[in-house]
Amino acid sequence: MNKKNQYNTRQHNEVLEYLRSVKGQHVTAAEVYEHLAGADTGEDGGRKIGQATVYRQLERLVEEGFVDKYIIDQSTPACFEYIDREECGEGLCVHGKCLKCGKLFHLHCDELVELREHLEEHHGFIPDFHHTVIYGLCEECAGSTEKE
Amino acid sequence: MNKKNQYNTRQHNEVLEYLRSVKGQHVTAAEVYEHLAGADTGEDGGRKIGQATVYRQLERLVEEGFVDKYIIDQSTPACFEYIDREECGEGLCVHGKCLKCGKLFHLHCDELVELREHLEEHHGFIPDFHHTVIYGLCEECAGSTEKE
DNA sequence: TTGCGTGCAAAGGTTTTGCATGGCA
DNA sequence: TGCCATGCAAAACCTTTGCACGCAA
Repeated sequence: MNKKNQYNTRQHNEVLEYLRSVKGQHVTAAEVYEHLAGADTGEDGGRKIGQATVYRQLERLVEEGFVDKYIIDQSTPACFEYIDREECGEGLCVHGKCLKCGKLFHLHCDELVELREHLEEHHGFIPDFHHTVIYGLCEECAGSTEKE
Repeated sequence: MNKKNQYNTRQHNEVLEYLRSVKGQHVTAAEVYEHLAGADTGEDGGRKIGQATVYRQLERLVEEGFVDKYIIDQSTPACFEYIDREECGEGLCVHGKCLKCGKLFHLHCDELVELREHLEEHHGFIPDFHHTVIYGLCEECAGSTEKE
């Protein structure tokens, strides 16, 4: 039915490989583009990639479930991250974003399982923590009371 | 120290009043602008407001804590909503966003208090649910297994 | 050979910024 | 009167789209 995403192209693999190589980090489309368009991968000899292709491949990888996309702020580019299925179990991993210093990090938390079950049973809502960013204050910023 | 936001201007009040009048709804900056720039408030006789002022006032209201801002998707305008402190207690209210139908709604949930305490004690992270959007599937969309 | 994927460039839409003027205190 | 807020327009920004060509199957 869907005729998209049937071809296994060099660009597709390169984007996925790059995201996999920086597993655990959040990268923007621009960073992927800069890295791949200017990189000498040795084997490929620094062949390039188009900016639009980066966006299209990122969207494809999200659809295929290899990559997660995070919207942090609409005046900030979206973040992408390879999904490590071994490290992050079923919904145990969320992203936390500090409202003060802007840091983005992982929260591995078993309590989320309970919250998910509660939301499903009592609110009829099935949360998808892979796509969720919880905002708040990180440890360092919570310590200092003064605003910058 | 901060010399901004000291004046009580007509535009400031109008933006706040409009958001208050649509309490519980999520409106975009464009909607605020369209409403206020074209509206006849009777008393004010349909005076206008600039687009940039809408953005500046919304930012100010967020800083002052009257309004929350929600980033849903970066190809979609940001949503603003008046904070009803009486209705939403201390962190008991989050926003849920359906990944399928796109609906945005409130989740009043006492379990969040436990999650917040857990995150604070065990992860050193103080969540701010006013700024958080939990993604997932709403009741209706969870029922149908087919993807659109 | 078929038709999807790519690349370039331009468009699209939201938000931000510069600067002169207006209005609050 | 001093200084912040406003308004207009243009800029800035990320992302998407159109179209011809290349390449996977």
